[in-house]
Amino acid sequence: MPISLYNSLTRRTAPFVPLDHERVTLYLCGPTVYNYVHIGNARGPVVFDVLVRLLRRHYPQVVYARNITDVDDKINTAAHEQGLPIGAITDRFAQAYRDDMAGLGVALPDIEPHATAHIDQIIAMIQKLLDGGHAYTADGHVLFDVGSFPAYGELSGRDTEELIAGSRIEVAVYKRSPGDFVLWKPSTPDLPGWDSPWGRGRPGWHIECSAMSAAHLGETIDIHAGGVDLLFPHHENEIAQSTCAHGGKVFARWWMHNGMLTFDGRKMSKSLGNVLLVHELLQLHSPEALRLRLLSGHYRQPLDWSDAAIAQATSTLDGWYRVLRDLAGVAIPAGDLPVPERVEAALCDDLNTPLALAELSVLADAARHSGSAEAKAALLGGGALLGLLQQDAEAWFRRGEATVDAAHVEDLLQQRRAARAARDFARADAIRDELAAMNITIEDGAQGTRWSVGKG
RNA sequence: GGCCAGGUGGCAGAGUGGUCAUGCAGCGGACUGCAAAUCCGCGUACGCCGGUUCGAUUCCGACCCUGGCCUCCA
Repeated sequence: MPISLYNSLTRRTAPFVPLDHERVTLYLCGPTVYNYVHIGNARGPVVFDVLVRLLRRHYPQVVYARNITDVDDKINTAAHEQGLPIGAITDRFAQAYRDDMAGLGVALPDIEPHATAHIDQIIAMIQKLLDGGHAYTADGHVLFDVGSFPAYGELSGRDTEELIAGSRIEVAVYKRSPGDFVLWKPSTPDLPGWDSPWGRGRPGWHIECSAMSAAHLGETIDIHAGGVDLLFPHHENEIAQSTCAHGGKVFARWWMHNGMLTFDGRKMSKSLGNVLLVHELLQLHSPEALRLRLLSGHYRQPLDWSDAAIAQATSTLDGWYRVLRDLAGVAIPAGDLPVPERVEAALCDDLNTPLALAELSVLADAARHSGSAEAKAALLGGGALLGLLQQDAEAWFRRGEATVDAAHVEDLLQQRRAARAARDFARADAIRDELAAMNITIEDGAQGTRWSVGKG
């Protein structure tokens, strides 16, 4: 089944064909590690995690890189404010990021390059740009000369003239043109810096991704992904740098951009202050429900975040896990799970995760009705492609059990059983109310009474 | 102001030129001691105004509204 993907560069959806069928390359702009990430920051990693799962089914090797930006002025500020060494800040939040992503079921990328480990490559790339006449030095800085790259603006649909004419950027005096951006900037002794042909300094943000991408994935990569807010100027600048440094070679053949997460109707962003941190949400909600919510809209559309939406995702998972719990005793064939065609077809159509989730509901119905091993395997297989339904069903309903005294629950259930046998329903209902007060939900079924933590 | 997305039933959210999205919630019924779960059934959704068409939510145009980018940002 061919994969079709929307390409931001051409602004249309087209069949995805990698440069090398044996080795598909994908790069996602990762975090700048100076703070915890918010749930909006997690949308791209989750969405492209699904893309990687899909690609791995179609190609023998997928090389997926997601960088860590560990040199940046925001990091310097955070370190200064907290009185900590730079490395303490970056190590701490890089690890927090990995933990957060793991919590959301995001597989580790194949490569997690750190900017500070690629200073040599960055310097070499800047030197190439200088040699090629695409950059210039001014006032201790090295700047990219936007005028030297006629295709500048192609990705974001801006032309250079307009950019300059309508610019609201406060233009540094040393820039030849307002659109020029920093490749290298000088560092004072108190700031992190590396020796370079232009003196001790540090790289600009944009050049890091270009250098790391080339170092690990090659000069031309198949897919470059990120949030749509990075489209300009970050990705535009990456194209300019990489293309000019590599003799005009195409940098990324496909550009994919996820839409923004909104909260209270506005983009969730640190600068607006309306953020919900992933590591806090993971404490409050089922991680899987958070992931489901992030996948419940098409990745290119905006997605609104709310407690109601999380509750809805949780209810949906309750229903699916209920089916799996009822089929706990049904053994499925060993080996790889089958991937239902309709789920895969939805994802192959520009990663239509909402449609794939609708198919999952159909599969859940089918499994509930047939109770067959095949139907159960299909539900699990479809879930696996989306990174869902991979935990034990009983565990889903007993999540948070650590806060519950299971023995006490069983004891109460035993008492209720006796009361019901004696047709003392008032007593039985009183026990049920008592359990409900403990956040325990019970269900009387053919095979006895089940209990769950929460609303399950 | 420029560029780019989008406005679908109570909510979430796909999709399509002409009988179905799907889920969550709700309502009615069955079942159950009662619940829950499950099963059956229900709600005449496509921003507004024109146009094209036998027929438009779907195509075209205008308009209104919302969001994103243009500055750090996933």
